Amino acid sequence: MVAKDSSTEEKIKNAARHVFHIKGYAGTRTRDIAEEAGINLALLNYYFRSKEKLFEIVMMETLRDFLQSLTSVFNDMESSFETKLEMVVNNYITLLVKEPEIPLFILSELRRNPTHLLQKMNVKEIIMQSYFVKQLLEVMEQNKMAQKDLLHLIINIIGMTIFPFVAKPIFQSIGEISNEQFSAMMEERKTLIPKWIKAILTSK
Amino acid sequence: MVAKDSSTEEKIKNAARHVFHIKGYAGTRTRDIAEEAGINLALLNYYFRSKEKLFEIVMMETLRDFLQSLTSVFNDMESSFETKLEMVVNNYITLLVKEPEIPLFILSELRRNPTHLLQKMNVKEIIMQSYFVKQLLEVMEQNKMAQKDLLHLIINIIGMTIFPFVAKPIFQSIGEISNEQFSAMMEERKTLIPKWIKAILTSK
DNA sequence: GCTTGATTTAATCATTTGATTAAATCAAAA
DNA sequence: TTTTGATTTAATCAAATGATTAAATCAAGC
Repeated sequence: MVAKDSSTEEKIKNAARHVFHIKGYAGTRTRDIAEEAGINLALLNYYFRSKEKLFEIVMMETLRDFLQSLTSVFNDMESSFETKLEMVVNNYITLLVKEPEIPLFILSELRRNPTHLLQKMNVKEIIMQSYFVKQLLEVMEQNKMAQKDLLHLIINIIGMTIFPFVAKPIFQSIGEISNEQFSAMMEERKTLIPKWIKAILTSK
Repeated sequence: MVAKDSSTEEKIKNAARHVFHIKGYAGTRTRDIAEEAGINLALLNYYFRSKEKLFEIVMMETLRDFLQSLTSVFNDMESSFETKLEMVVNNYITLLVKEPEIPLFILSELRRNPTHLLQKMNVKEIIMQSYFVKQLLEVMEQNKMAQKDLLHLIINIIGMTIFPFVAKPIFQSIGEISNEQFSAMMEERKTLIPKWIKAILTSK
């Protein structure tokens, strides 16, 4: 018996994850995945039956990993709002510096597929009923901000954190920004984003 | 002679723009485009020679439209920094409320294609040597912000404006956000984003 | 009405690509 | 060594898809 990570099944799944993340569902050929995994096309179908099935697995696992950065922090009753904000931003940037293709992959593929995968995953409840949002609403109240701005704020937090990864190909195409420079910039944002959000909250 | 807009060539191009924007290059079949345009597949190739050529035209025109929102504002010598900021945000949101698929389309396709289309379009120079950035740097100096934060600020402006459109499919998939509600929210952001940016600039 | 060139179509081709099959290989147990 | 089941491969199939071709249709000018 071979170790889990190097088992053929795992090798194929990792290759699929890699190729799907970069090329998307439509742009990926099963032969690409087989080659990346160092195996034959038939074997891929032997293990996963079809491109579609393999994709679903990759998609589910990617979403799970991605949501993990939220759920692991959001409902801690001990930590302050500020701490949670720092931790969420930290978690996401750390994850995405390692796998920068994830956001564009998720956004593109969820768009293509009108399946209600996200509804099934209860993302809205995870966010809106979290202790984090409760604390955020308190801070907003203290600063006399309108409740309807809650959505704006959440978008800003997520956007400031994730958008740079979505636009990364653009930066690299436009300017002389290396992977290292980009990662360094994202490290800076770990502390900058919470500051900016606080500035927004206490302004007006 | 038929009017330009309803000419067959234009009909095909519009159909191509629509389908490519939604499904991307790999996900689009030339037959989809032909059907959308209400014409036959052969005619498409008669006019545009190949899927690739047709795509290039769509991509170029989409990028041109998109950059127009920047260039039309950036080098006006009369308007203040605040005014320019408002106008850029306004232009983008107005354009993207009409065509919300553009950002995800551009981001996905530029990623797929290592062509240096953007370099050719001189985007970096358009931005960095613009009068807008000069004014932005002055404001940063007044508020004793480090110059290296310029990139962060530009990302924040663009991100706050564009990210909601990129994530729109998610919102609609997660929650009960209608197209109208989304558009209304983006209208609010036309005035909110400049405020937030100012809050960030004057904080710390 | 006829001619001519532009426009449009149906039919077909060649390649790509997802999937299957039957056979070969290999490793472990008897 | 032989047997047995799991793993792997080469070969092939069928459908999808980009592209071409030759013929039909149509509109304008004579």
